[in-house]
Amino acid sequence: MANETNRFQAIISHCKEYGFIFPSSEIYDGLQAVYDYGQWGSELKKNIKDYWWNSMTRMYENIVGIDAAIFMHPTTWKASGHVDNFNDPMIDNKDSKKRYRVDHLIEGYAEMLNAEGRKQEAEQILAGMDSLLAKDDFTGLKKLIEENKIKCPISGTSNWTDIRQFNLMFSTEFGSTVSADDEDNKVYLRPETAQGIFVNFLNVQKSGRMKIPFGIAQIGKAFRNEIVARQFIFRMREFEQMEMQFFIRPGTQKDWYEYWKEERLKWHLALGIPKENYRFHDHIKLAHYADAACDIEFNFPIGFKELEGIHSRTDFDLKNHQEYSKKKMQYYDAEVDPATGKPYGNYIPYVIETSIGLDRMFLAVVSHAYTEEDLSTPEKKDDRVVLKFPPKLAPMKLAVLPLIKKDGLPEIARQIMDDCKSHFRCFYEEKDTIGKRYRRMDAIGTPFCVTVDHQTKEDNTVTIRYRDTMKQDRVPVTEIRKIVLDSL
RNA sequence: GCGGAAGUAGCUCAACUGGUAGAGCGACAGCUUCCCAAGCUGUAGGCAGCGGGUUCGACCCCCGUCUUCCGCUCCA
Repeated sequence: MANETNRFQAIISHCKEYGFIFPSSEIYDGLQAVYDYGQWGSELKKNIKDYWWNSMTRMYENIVGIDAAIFMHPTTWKASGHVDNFNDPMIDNKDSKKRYRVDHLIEGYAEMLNAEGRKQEAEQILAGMDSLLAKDDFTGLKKLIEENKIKCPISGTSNWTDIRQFNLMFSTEFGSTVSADDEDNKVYLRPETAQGIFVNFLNVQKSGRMKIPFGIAQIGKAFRNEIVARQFIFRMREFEQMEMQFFIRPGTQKDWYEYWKEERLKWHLALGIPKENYRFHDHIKLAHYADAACDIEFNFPIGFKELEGIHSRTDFDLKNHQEYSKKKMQYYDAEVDPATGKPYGNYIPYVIETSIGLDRMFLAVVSHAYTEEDLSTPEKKDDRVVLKFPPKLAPMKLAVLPLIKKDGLPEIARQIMDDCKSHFRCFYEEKDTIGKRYRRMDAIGTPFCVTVDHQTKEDNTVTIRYRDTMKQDRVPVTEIRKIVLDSL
């Protein structure tokens, strides 16, 4: 475990040192759990996005993408359950240092009263709690706790802190409002991208003439005010999700759930990362919207952790949006049901969601790629750090290096650059010894380096050096572009 | 949120346990180099996380604050 921790630290350092990830606003000491992607990090991230987007919207003919706004009508979050379900007031006992959800604490006390046969008192307290909770009256709630002398089960004291609320959602004011307290002007930064898909369900279905089953994909930022946000980019307050909501006929959710579990695992394995780094984890305790849920966990340096979630969300979201918006979120299914001989007719579709954290995927790719190699020989100590990215994800595809910077070698290298740079990301470098340049390319994960030498002037060939094996081949200049493109 | 530790050049670390900071690597410029970091020369980078206090004087003492790491808690 100590080694794994060191490895994680090394990866974090490497990410910063080589321009992948910087702490946000670092010159002002950073901002907790917020990070910026640097010059190579943003390339890698974009490549991951493209890989996901293309496989979703191209490989599946019945999936289309959208790009919904981060701001959404406040009612969205009432309908989705986020306002009520992620608003738990908390209280700490100063002696035991234990934290409780206020409702749990009071309910526990009421249960105790019930057990003692003091039913009426219990009911009275619970009723009081409910009305205070509804009003967000924290002082009132604390008073309730104090008046009933509710004690901490651990310390046995009533030495409580003030009640605090940890709202999952960030809010801000909308329009030219003066008062931040004005509920009418309050909008949230979305805590998940899914709702942007649900509220557009009808728009996409109708304008795209989509027939069930079909999916809507989206990549976008989401925001959560995590209480504890640590572990580098694994848990950030601002993060990016790649989500696909798949709309299906009610009753078929089990089959589609299994289908998407498999499809999503295949997607991961197609990157060439070995299977043993992935595992499924089924949820026992389900979220308020799901009837089945699992995670694809990845073996991060901090252990197996959630990378992607696959949830059977039932018709929870669409049904609620129908109720709150008074718009029919229904689909007319003209297909004939063999059981009845009649069309399936109108229904609110069920939904299977696949939701992967882009930043977590980034971390998975980097932590798997990160390799420290000992290259020592009896004569000389040597080692290198290399990022063994799948070529299609590598931020830089090709480095073009004149062996020395004279005798016309740079000019030839420049021609190779011109031939390739419009096809994929290339890097030109003539400074320092060739070995140093190779190692610098290893550090950012460039899969190919070609070196122009004097022989190039005679037979128009270069050496191509492969990142993972460090082996070299002699290839014609005219082949370079094809070799790189074939690997992508 | 609680407890513990840390915060010196881009990175890794030093400097009589108070008298205003050095090295290696890296970077940059040039030279040299015909294939895997550490050849030569030169240059640029730090008011020591930030703020305050004690002191004639603090990087080194005290307080606060921020950030990071470890553990716990919480959340899913």
